[in-house]
Amino acid sequence: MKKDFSAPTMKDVAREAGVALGTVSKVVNGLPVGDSYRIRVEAAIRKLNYQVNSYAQGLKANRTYTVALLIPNTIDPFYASLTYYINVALMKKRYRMLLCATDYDPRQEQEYVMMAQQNKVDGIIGLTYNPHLIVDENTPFVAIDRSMGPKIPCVACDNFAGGQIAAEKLADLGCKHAAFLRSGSALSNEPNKRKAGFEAGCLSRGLSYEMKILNDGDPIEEFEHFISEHIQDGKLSFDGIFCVTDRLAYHVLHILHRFQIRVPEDVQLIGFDGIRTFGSMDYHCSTIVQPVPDMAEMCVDLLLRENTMAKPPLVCLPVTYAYGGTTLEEDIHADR
Amino acid sequence: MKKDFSAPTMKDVAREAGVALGTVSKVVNGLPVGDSYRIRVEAAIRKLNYQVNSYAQGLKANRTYTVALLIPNTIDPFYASLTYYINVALMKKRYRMLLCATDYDPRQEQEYVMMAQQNKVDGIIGLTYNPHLIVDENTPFVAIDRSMGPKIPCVACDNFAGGQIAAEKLADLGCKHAAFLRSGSALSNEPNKRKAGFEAGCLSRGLSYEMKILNDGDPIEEFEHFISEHIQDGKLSFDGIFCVTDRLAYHVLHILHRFQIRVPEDVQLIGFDGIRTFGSMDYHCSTIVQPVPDMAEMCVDLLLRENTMAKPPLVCLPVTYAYGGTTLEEDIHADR
DNA sequence: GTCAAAACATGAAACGTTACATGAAATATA
DNA sequence: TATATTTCATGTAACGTTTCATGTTTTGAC
Repeated sequence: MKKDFSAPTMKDVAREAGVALGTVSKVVNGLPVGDSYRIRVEAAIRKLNYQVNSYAQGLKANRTYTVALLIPNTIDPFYASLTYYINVALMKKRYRMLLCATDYDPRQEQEYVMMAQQNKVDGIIGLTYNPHLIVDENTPFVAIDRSMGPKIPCVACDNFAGGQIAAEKLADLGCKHAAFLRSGSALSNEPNKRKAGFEAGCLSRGLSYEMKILNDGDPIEEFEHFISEHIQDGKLSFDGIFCVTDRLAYHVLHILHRFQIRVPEDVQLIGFDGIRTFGSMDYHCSTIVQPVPDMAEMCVDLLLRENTMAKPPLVCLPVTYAYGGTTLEEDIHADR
Repeated sequence: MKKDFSAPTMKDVAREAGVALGTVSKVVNGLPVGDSYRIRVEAAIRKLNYQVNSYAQGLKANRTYTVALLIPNTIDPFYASLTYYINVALMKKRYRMLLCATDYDPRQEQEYVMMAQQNKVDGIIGLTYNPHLIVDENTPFVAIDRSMGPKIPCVACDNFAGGQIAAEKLADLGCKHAAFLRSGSALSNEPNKRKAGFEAGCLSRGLSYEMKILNDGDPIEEFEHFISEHIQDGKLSFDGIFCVTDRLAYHVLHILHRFQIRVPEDVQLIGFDGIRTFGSMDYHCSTIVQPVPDMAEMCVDLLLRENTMAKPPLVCLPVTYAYGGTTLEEDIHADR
């Protein structure tokens, strides 16, 4: 894949149109130029099929109009959705997006940050898991779901409120004793607030609960064990579950089915994130929905904001509860 | 987001080290330089925290080591997976990836191709839907799932074989009369081969079938209508379904449940793509699995291949059948 | 008809790199 | 020791833009 042909340059256009280099530059950039000149230059551009060379532009302007997105992968539906909406938000502002799938690898994360400093991108939006990530002072950076110090703005949903809403919802729907399930690998600190919120919600509604950490290695086995510990005569000792992610809820739901435990009749389940696998479809489970499009928009806004002083350290966006079939509720979707 | 500080340049390094500009360049690029010089230059680089400016490099070399991926979005799991694996394959070759979500918009698709010609990328990998897409002769392009003429290589899975396998599987599992469901918006031509393969498979196994096109606007309603037309005394007139995508199968499965039709007892269902929503989980349905990692690798290989002559017009990669609970089969997953 | 002022095209310099021709120093040959 | 040869740092010329000081032309005023 070698580019051995040489594209026409401004010089070629200038020669073709019989004008000076600077005049062509002005026409290309929409600056005022005499009409007779403009017409000739435009004709020459069309004739030669001229396109500006953006390296040269970048070299002069020290700007690429390119932003890097650091994200573990695009397969997880939550990351996939974020990626898409950030891409759209950047396009709207005429920025390009470099996708950097880090695979949760701190080494790769750091490598991409270095890349940004090599002027390959103007800024970075990052959902990273490297607690020691070093970000240069003059490289604009916006973090998602993870505070990285006072200098770096962080965009997150209101994780605390989400947990609280989940607890209150479960209580309001008749639950007496709930289980809070989370996975072990919560390296990011923001989602821990979900737990705090859930606890606060339980407290305010008088809902008792217990917490269980499911190891990422084999959450299935761990959850099976958890169930067998809490089952007696075919009845579970808890009647509500809050899973810290929809992903986990998805696992849990399968296992509950395997145990012939009915959802939501025997136990109600609420997840977190608001994943809908095939676009406009229903939610996998009742869930706390993160406002992904808003978060994306906010990340881009903050990153491109010129005034460094106007960058708040943490932007918290509101979450909503959505019914997804795993809670008792007026089944508003069934009659569609 | 302005970059107002000025990073150190090779000139600065040269001055600091007391050597010539060219010497610094050589050190940076790992070319042979006398040891005493190398040491001094390396020290200066560290001291000034020098990073090469890649615009300048790009301007000289006319290469960005960046590839654009044109894809409708990253939310659809199939696209999401393709995006991820292409990203990984490009990284392995030390290329960067510009993500361009086109939203099925031919105008945007064309715009991105233009961008590539502006030297912003070295080549394009595209899963596009614009039948009139104009691609410049000297812009390397690899198409996915869509033949775009003899000059442009296309990477696809063996759609024909996939359809055939699906038909044969249904027949082998006892189906007598099948339904072939596809969505209306199959603008790409490659997936049409799935139908041809299915027909061939039906023929060879003596399986009768009928075809139904479900409009993308409201596939649910259309399928409901289809079912009511084919149901008598609570019994369907067909006992096997082949859906042209897992996405469609996902819809269909929900509707079948709503109609209280048991899967796979009453009707068996096979999809296409091999989607697994949460990473390593089970398939949504029994399905024909596209070898996405291989396809990604192949796209990158073809794109970066220097020898234009060695680019075949169509690379067809093998598919496999995977059990996903919607067909009658030794239930190998249940005892896990 | 002359002069001042405004309007606007011009072309050189600079951005940071790489490549190449140059020349100086070190080594080998006679 | 003098010359031929190699080695290798040097510095300049591109790469294709943008910007800005310069110079030319046109317009308007007296």
